[in-house]
Amino acid sequence: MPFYGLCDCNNFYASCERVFDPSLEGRPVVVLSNNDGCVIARSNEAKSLGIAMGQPFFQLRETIRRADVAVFSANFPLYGDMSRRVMGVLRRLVPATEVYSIDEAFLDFTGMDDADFDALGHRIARTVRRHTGIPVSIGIAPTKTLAKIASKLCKRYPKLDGACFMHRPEDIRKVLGRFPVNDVWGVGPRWGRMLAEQGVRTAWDFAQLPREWVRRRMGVTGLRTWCELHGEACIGFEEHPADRKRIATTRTFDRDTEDFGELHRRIARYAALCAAKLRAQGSVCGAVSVFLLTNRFREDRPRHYEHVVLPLSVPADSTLELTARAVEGLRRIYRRGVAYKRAGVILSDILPRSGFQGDLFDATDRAKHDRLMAAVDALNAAYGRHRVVTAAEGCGPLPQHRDRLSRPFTTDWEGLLRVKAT
DNA sequence: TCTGGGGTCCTAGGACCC
DNA sequence: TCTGGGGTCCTAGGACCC
Repeated sequence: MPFYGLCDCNNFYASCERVFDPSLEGRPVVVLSNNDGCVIARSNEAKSLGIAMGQPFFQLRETIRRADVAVFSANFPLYGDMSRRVMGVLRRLVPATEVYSIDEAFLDFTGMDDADFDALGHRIARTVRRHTGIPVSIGIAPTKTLAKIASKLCKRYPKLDGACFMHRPEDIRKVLGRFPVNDVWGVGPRWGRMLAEQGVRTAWDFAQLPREWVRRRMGVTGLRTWCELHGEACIGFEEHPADRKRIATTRTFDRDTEDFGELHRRIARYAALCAAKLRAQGSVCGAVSVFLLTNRFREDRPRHYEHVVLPLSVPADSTLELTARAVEGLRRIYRRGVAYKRAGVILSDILPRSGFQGDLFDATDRAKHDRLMAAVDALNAAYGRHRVVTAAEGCGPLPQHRDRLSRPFTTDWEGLLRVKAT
């Protein structure tokens, strides 16, 4: 029988911070979102304190003082780099991997069909930990959905020691009977509530529902999950995930602003970030959208959502072209006297760069843009993000609260740890 | 005072065409 | 007293993921 593996990094962002400061071991750690707004990662100790995912930081000040919680502003370049290291180790240990998110990868064992999967899982977990410092949970099972459950068991039961091979039908049945249906991959809050109303509490209860009922109430997606729980693999392994169909850069600001100049710099910066992501996957886009939003938590003022989609006559990937369109969009939707709290740029109608039909008449311009962008991308890769920017972005960083940022330990020479021998 | 960001797929309904 | 029907494309909204 073929098996799927899942490697999930435990409390990933919090664990990344811990790698570079071992004094955090045993201490509650939380990582905050952009502008230090809310909690996006928690160590086990922080979870035990009742700190919730997404909880606003300002509600936690008392807990943080009382329990001596270590708090960090999100350091995404660091987490991205640590992720690449983890994925690199995995790639050396199994025939193929599918990077599913920054902290998860599915593992394909084709060709290792007679392996001792229990021992293999433990070896992978130990090796990743030793080579990167990141603790992981490995689940191995007949389907992806079951592998997810197996990996969650590792977190629940430390005795499993980081790996769980779940394959005997009687074991699977026992596990599902104690596994809350809301924690199953593919069952979100809505369906969780709907199922609870039907008296469905565990994954096993769900698997016992009639197939047709699931198909009718939860569509093909819900049915897929149901089949996967029955051990029928419906979600295949994809070693090379498809290109993104939408690329977005959106931010909530540190405060409300009416200042057109600031919005202009922000939109230009977001457009440049989107364009760089677009080129990184080797695509061009056919449309640029821009939106502005007011603070959704303010009851005392009318809400505004301004947005516009601007098609491009010829698909493009140049920061200069996309920025010009995004700024044009901003001019169209901006309303004087409205204080905005959030804005974003979204690229859509994405095509492979190699496949699209260019415009014969501006081939020269295009070649020039291509050379310029290649140079800009190379410089920013070598010397750090935003070293070369468009004039529209302005100089210096955009306003942002990040009071508790750790150092760029692995992505900048200045950030390297200094070790003193005594 | 303070409340994240970036994605995917599915489905229903309307527009449009023959 | 009658108001076709089926296919396709697009969009908005709803569900999910990390």
